[in-house]
Amino acid sequence: MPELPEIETIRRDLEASVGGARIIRVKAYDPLVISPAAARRLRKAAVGQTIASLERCGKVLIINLSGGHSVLQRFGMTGQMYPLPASAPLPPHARMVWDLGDGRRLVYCDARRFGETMVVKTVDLPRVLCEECRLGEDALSADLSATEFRALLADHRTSIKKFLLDQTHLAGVGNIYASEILHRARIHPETPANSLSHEQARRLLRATRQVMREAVAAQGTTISDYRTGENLSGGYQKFLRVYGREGLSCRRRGCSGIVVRSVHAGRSTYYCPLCQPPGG
DNA sequence: GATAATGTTCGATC
DNA sequence: AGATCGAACATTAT
Repeated sequence: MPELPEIETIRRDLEASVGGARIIRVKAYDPLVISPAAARRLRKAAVGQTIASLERCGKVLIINLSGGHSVLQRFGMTGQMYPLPASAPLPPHARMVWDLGDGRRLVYCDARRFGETMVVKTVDLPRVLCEECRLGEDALSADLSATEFRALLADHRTSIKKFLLDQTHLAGVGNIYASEILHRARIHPETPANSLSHEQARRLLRATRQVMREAVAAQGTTISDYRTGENLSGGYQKFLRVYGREGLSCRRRGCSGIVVRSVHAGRSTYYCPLCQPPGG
């Protein structure tokens, strides 16, 4: 569920709510999400320390602890993370709980368990993100010119939709926003990445930044599972132009197209055949 | 019961 | 050798 705007929303919420809090106990309930070895390392690294700062790279949340370690949290499809009063019952699918020193606890919930918790030394972060997580530049903060972006595209003959989903090129775009970005840029999802013109690359880069920024401002998209760091629904689902809108009319002003859904690599893609003609 | 779901990885195949 | 594709992972909701 969570893509860059969702993780950024969680990051901001948690920074405000649990930034500076002390961790007094760590419980790990699921070896799929956090391996026994990682759980041991987490206890050693976290208990007695405080939450010093929160960062994000692509869809990975980075929790920096006092004492020199960082926790990397991937959210998979159904991950959620938010604080609760220690007196509240644990929500369903709680996979990890950090008891804080102030009568609250930070919980990570994940129904499908595609998420993963990793613990690394903070000094190793750049290497881990680049080499182990294989993340490209962050889609929101990447300092990238249209020319540089086109050079990136030129190396790949795969479709532009799959290129956008590949986190090694640009990190943070997932299946919802890939459709939204391509619609905004008026590019057909099957267009080979290396066939995009300079003008198309410019529109695509611009659309990527615009959609990421607007979705963060709306606190992400809640279709089913995603919750903010305050356990609330996001708001961007109200502004989606194509995703989930098969058979409905295109939301571009003056366009009379009907949104189409197609499936590639097992993922749904939504687009408007009028605004996004093949080869267009 | 069948299908699809916001993600990543791994093996097979080009 | 490197790129690319589809299946698999686990669970819930429609």
